[in-house]
Amino acid sequence: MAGRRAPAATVAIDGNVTAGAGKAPRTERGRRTQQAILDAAAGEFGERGFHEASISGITRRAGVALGSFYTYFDSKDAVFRALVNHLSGQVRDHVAPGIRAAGDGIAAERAGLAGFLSFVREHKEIYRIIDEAEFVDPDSFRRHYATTADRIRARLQAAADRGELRPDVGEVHAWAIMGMNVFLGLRYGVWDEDVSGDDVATIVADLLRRGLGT
Amino acid sequence: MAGRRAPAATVAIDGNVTAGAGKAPRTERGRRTQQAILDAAAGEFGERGFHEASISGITRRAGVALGSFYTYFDSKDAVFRALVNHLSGQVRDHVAPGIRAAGDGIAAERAGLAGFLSFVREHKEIYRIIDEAEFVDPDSFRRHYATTADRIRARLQAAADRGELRPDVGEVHAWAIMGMNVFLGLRYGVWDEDVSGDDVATIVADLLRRGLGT
Amino acid sequence: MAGRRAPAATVAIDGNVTAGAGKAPRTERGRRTQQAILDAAAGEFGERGFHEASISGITRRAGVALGSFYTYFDSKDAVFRALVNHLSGQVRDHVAPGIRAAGDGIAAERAGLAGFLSFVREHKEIYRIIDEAEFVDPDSFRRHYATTADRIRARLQAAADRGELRPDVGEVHAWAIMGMNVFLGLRYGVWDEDVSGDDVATIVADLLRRGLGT
Amino acid sequence: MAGRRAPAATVAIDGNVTAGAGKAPRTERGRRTQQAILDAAAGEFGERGFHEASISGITRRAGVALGSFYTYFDSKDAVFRALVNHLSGQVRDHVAPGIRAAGDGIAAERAGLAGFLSFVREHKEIYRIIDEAEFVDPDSFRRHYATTADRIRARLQAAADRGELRPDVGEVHAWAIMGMNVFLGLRYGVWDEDVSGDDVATIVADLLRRGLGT
DNA sequence: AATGAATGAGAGTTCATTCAT
DNA sequence: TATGAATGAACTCTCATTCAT
Repeated sequence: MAGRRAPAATVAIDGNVTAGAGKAPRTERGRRTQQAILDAAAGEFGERGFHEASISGITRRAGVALGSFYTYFDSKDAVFRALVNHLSGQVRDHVAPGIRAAGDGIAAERAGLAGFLSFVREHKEIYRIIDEAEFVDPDSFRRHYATTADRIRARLQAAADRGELRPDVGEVHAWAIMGMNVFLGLRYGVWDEDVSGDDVATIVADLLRRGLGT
Repeated sequence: MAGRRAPAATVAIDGNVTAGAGKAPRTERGRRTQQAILDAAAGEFGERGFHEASISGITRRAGVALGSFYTYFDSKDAVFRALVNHLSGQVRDHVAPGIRAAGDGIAAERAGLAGFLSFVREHKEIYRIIDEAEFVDPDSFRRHYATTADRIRARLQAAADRGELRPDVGEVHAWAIMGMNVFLGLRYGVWDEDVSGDDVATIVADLLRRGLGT
Repeated sequence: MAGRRAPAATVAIDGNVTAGAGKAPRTERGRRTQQAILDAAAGEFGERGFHEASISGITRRAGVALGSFYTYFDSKDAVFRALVNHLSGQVRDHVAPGIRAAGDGIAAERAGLAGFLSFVREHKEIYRIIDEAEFVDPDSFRRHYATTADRIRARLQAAADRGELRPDVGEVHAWAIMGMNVFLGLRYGVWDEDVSGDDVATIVADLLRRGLGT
Repeated sequence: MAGRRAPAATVAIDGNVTAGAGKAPRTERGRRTQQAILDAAAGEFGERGFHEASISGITRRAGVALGSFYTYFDSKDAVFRALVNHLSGQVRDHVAPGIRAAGDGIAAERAGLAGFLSFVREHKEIYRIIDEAEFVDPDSFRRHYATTADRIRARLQAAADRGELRPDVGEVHAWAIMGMNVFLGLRYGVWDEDVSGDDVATIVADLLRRGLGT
């Protein structure tokens, strides 16, 4: 994790990323080109937004010819979709370890928010891309948040089962927590960093402990 | 639910709406035309999104000629901006009475959420328009949420001063509450109505009362 | 003629001006409105050029409503034509007295150039309007220069008949002289005034006296 | 006269033409397309004038798709500018050899006018294009005539130094000669050919020899 | 006569996508 | 696989002109 500072997310070359969206390259050289395009797309979409972004902008950043784009992706929408799906997983991957390491149910949510804030601060573009998916690729957008909410719900449930939280925790609580996180990420991660992520997380954890604790 | 079904938001004919955004019509007939265009724009943007929307689509809906659009608005961006600013106020106007009528601090937030949910269910297009402003007119978007958060913060503060809430309530709490509301609005207002707005509000109010009460 | 300083030419209300081009007003009030529009058109065309100029720009300058334009002129081309024809006469009117007062044939041409230069310096817009007629209203343009050349030719002829000039002066000489005048007007009248009109006229008169004298 | 009749000027394929104005093509095929567009533009502008000309008219003439225009030029203004600058040089290139081959100072000016007249008769469109630049691209227009005048002035100067002309020849004479040439070109080149170019040149050379000779 | 709203044809320009090399 | 030229639908915006009041 040291040395982090990629101007845009580096999208790992794993089967998941482009599965169903990108066209599978057949050679090693092809894999590198596809990767370059994907990275360039993350930068372009993050900086300019979906509609301002252009395929030629992407290929220029990637250092490949315009036509090469269509060797690896079917359309502008397709790269965007591939990107959103991957970044969506990336956010979770970044946040998961902290959550797992946490002590109890509230500590887990605290870690989740703290991890999210730190991630957002590092990758403001990613935040924007996922948000814009609401208008470009609503399915991915919905899936991303539905999945995230469900994970939260499952954690709350488990904590309740362990007796750490009130037994009536449910889906509404999960969406409420996710909404809090997202807007706090926007306010204290993307827009301004005038309050430390830790302080924000502490305040919220306190609210949740009283509100949901047994 | 009965009898409701306005295809698009009706944008009130008050001086504030287009002040600074549209070009002031000089006759009564002009005012009606401008109004028709504004209403049509709300429908078009709401259904198709900013980029899919077209000026010709707007004027077709409004039943006026293409050129008439430019008699009253400078550009596609300009109508959108005018719309966002107005709708932003409209949301608040819809929600305010319930909040004012509420008993204590928590009851006010409960009313806020309940009002927001009912508004969102009636005007799904408006929700989408304001959200898309993040990408089309970031200033309006930011202003909308900053203003909303600040109102919540002020209410919490006042309630704390009255001894109804813990004295340390602040901006972070306000953004957290707003985020909850927005995502609950998306999940239980726009996407699905499988839980009643009242039930959602009750659950959240309970969380807040324990979490922030004295 | 005293108090000259109109930002644009004042187009006199005489029958000639709008004959065939403008619609005859029936009332005194109408005549004033038509006049205002004509003056405004001179300013607008002079400053912005025919294609950049707009009817609404003209009526705005004239302080009348857009529709009123068509009460007095049939089209954008029509005002332009009316203007060119009038200005064309105006140039000649300005220059004629000096020419008449001159002693011999060369002196007359000297006076013609000097008068033209002083007129051009006062009315740079007019120069531009007449020039642009080449592309907007070629007939007027051609007629203007054909008429001007013919007057020069007639004067040269008369001077030759009086024995002041070589007997073979003709149309080619007339066009040559007119071309000199026009370009000297552009260079030393419109673009720059680094040489006095009198000096320019002296140099040219000297050239002509040697070149065409007996 | 035999075999001539190019419908539009052929704009030579040299690096200078589009340098700085058009976008450099990267392949041979691209170069041919750009050339076709440039030639077509000369025809379209020449026949219809800048404002009546349309990009689609240009691409139709060139036999390429509308979008291809923008592969090689940034805008309608940009082609026009490229064209004017090139044609400006072309006029000079056409006239220069005759001037160089001439005997003395007057003979050079005679050759200049004769060459100009023959050029104008062959390329009436070019004449119009350069003239219209006064309103579309004033800088190029001014540069064209300033350069031309300065060349004349330099030639006069040199001839005076050689003792062929009066020692006081200068800039005013140069502009006068250029103006004569331009208007004689218009009258006896573009509009009518009722007097041979040679006769016109002879008359003018005679005028100049007497007027400026020692 | 005067006003200003309404009209709509038409233009320039963009850019995702296809295709020939 | 890579290249970049070619395509053309689609869109926003302008403005001369007409029309209702």
